[in-house]
Amino acid sequence: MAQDQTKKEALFNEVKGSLFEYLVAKEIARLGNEELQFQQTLDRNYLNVLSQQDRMVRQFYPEMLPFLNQVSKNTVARMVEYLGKLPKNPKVMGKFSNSAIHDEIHEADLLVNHDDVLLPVSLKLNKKHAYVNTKSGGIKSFFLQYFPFLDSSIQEKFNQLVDLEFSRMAFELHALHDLDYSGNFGLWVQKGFSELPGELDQDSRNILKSYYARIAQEMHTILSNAQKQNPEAFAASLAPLMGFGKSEILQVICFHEFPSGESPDIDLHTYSDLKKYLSDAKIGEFNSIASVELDIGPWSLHIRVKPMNKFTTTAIKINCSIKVRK
DNA sequence: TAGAGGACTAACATCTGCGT
DNA sequence: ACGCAGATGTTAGTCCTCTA
Repeated sequence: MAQDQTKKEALFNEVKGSLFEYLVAKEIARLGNEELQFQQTLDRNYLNVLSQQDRMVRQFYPEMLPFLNQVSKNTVARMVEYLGKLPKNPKVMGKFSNSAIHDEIHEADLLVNHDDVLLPVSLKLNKKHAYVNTKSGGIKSFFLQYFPFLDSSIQEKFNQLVDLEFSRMAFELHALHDLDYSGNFGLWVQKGFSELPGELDQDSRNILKSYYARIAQEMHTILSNAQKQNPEAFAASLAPLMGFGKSEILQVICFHEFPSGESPDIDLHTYSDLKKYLSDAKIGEFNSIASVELDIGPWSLHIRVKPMNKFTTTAIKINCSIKVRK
């Protein structure tokens, strides 16, 4: 029973975002009497994926469909209210859509015509009260990618630290369980220990967490120095971390409470809402956890060190998520 | 095919306001 | 004052995709 629920949730997570995007686009088209054109913009492969997802949901989680339909309608209504009129010619930017446009506006899920200009829309369907995930980048290229004004040696040294701390963590874990550390987790796995962070015993977990924290600490130092040395460039670098890789993006977040019947809260943000706060972003004090928090006006940005999945490789990522205080 | 990168959110702790 | 429930905040998790 409990397992059943877990599976359902996994399914929910997997398909809801994708179906949501499609349904929002379709609703815009429907209201504008351009459903036929809309259907023609859809890629064949994309349609296949969609219909598979749709079938899966109907079979295993039928109560999800009315929910998705409802929040899609709510979201479109809110967008129309915000924009002052119905946007035209919606296009979903699913994985299989036209890649030429795709490159230009990779962050957007939806492209619409508004006042005769193309408006990229980033759509999120998010649980109420939860942080909104914006970016999730690999640790070995994080500074290069998002803080390009920094010297590349900063990334290099950081990567060395990551590798070093990984070895230390691995060594400590093996020592704790009286295992010889041969340089990899082969023996660990052989002895039946888990490679998933969530399945570790308390002591092992603490070793793992302090490893993340040590990396987060270095990240904190790098970010603080970056802000001190080049405040303007630092401020400019924050926007992409918060989902505004392009300034034209309209960010639409639908906060839901599924499966409770509560109506969703829909937030809309633009780069210009954010811009005025960027220059006085405050980096929170390091707290010996795996994340660093930044206050940017009413926004809170969490930059967090986390494993990809298994912790037994050096593959770590940096996850960014935001929340707006109201 | 393994590792690097990416997109999602849940679970638990801690506060807070209310009825007694 | 006190204990509870719901709200809010903090920390932690999984699965997917692309590519060398």
